[in-house]
Amino acid sequence: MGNNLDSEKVESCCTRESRTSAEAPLSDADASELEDLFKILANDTRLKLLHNLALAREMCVCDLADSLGMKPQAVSNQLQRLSDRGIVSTRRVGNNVYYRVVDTCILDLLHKAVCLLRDSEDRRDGVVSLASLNR
Amino acid sequence: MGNNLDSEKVESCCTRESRTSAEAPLSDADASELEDLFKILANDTRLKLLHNLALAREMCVCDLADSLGMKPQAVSNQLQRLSDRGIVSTRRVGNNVYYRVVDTCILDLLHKAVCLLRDSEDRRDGVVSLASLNR
DNA sequence: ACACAATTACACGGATTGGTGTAATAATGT
DNA sequence: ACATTATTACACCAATCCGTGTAATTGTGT
Repeated sequence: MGNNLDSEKVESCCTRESRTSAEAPLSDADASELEDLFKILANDTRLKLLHNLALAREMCVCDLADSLGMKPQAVSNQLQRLSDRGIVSTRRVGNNVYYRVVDTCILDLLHKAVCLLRDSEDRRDGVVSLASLNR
Repeated sequence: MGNNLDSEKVESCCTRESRTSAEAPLSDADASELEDLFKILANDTRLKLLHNLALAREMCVCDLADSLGMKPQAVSNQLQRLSDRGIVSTRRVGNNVYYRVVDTCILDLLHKAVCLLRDSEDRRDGVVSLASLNR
């Protein structure tokens, strides 16, 4: 298979979202899947790992551990969970195992979340937004 | 701006995101805040509550509890957590306390997440598993 | 004042989580 | 074969989470 690591296109997610799911029922199954999705992101270690992997293309466990100031076991634990969900994948080079993000849509969601945080920070700081004039 | 029948405008979030945060450092503080954000969404009860509140403008605790098939205490617990984060707000009418979503950006994020789930479902359905060839 | 309904406050118990420490596994070099 | 490094597997423990049950609080009606 063509393994060209040079095509870094991340904008292929939710392109046709439109308004379809605006009134989706959100069944129990969907709610459960959503819960799992958010759960995997609800940990600062995993968030940092994803972020580092998003910037550097590939990183091995020891480098990630060093970058986060954590022990390799702890990092490996979280990487394992990310791997189980299919978010990252591994490639072995000698003693080192290099991880990289394969589900780039996750990064898209993460990016959106960071954006929301900044928005709410702005709101707290008193930045006059258009919405505030609505009342 | 399109056709808004009920003046439901939710698209005021992350409008100017651009590429600024594409290489943001993601400090420990940011990671921690992100973790909290995802944590509040990492629960199916809260997800259902948010979804119901997104569809119906306002709902009281008992109706929400009835809708989810849960006891009012459990629902109230989760509503409280959503309220603490400023995601929902309350309005008292007699004995009833009506909740509604005020942080509509959260709904935006939720919508995005649903979208990603559908994408990955599509991917699973459409791609012949490589692992099956492994034996 | 009293009874009643809706909501909330609070402590409890079972379940999950995440880092740690130890040990096992895999790959390299001598 | 042996030592060394990198990664993983596993049991342990403290912390958190969430629904439950009980009790307290708030508002309504008589």
